[in-house]
Amino acid sequence: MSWTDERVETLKRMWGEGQSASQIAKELGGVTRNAVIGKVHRLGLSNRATGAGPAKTETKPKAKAAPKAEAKPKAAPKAEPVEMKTEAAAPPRSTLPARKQIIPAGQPLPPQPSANEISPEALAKVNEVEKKAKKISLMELTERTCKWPVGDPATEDFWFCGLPVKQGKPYCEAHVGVAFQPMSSRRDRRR
DNA sequence: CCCTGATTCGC
DNA sequence: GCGAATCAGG
Repeated sequence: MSWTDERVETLKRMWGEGQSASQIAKELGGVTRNAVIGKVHRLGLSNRATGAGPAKTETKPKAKAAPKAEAKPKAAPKAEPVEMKTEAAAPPRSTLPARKQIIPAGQPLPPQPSANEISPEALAKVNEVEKKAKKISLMELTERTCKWPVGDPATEDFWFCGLPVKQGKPYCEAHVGVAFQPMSSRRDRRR
């Protein structure tokens, strides 16, 4: 894969949106997060929004790799922008459209299966697991966290399982059990 | 262990 | 210019 204008554009957009290099890499496909980071640097668009935001990249001194570095010319300080603190109170949560926020989810989230189609064993297992679920938020989902949704998305009582997924699957073992039922099994149980 | 970005350096 | 390897850190 090469960096076509289109791909670079996507890279810029996503990086600007605060997406991680790995997420961008997955979106683009054919490249690793290293490639993305390398490109980001070559494009000279490293530090993202300095203002508020989740980024909060701490200043890395990089003691190891910094042979040349700067001398001691304190004459040219970096006149900090003195980020305006005019916005004392946090703006209403609804300020940002929170657009599509393309997030992890490799596969589309399946609808909650009807209770009557799930084997009693699997159901019991799930109820048990949900007690110790990590209860993570949408933003915290990764390819290795169970993406099983729990609760009502319209309320505060909503979260994703978050437990370690079962190899190659989008859910933890317990949820894989209720998500992927053999056809024969489903038919036999149907009313 | 999972993840993040940063840097180096051979290609 | 590219990106794997490596580093540093959460």
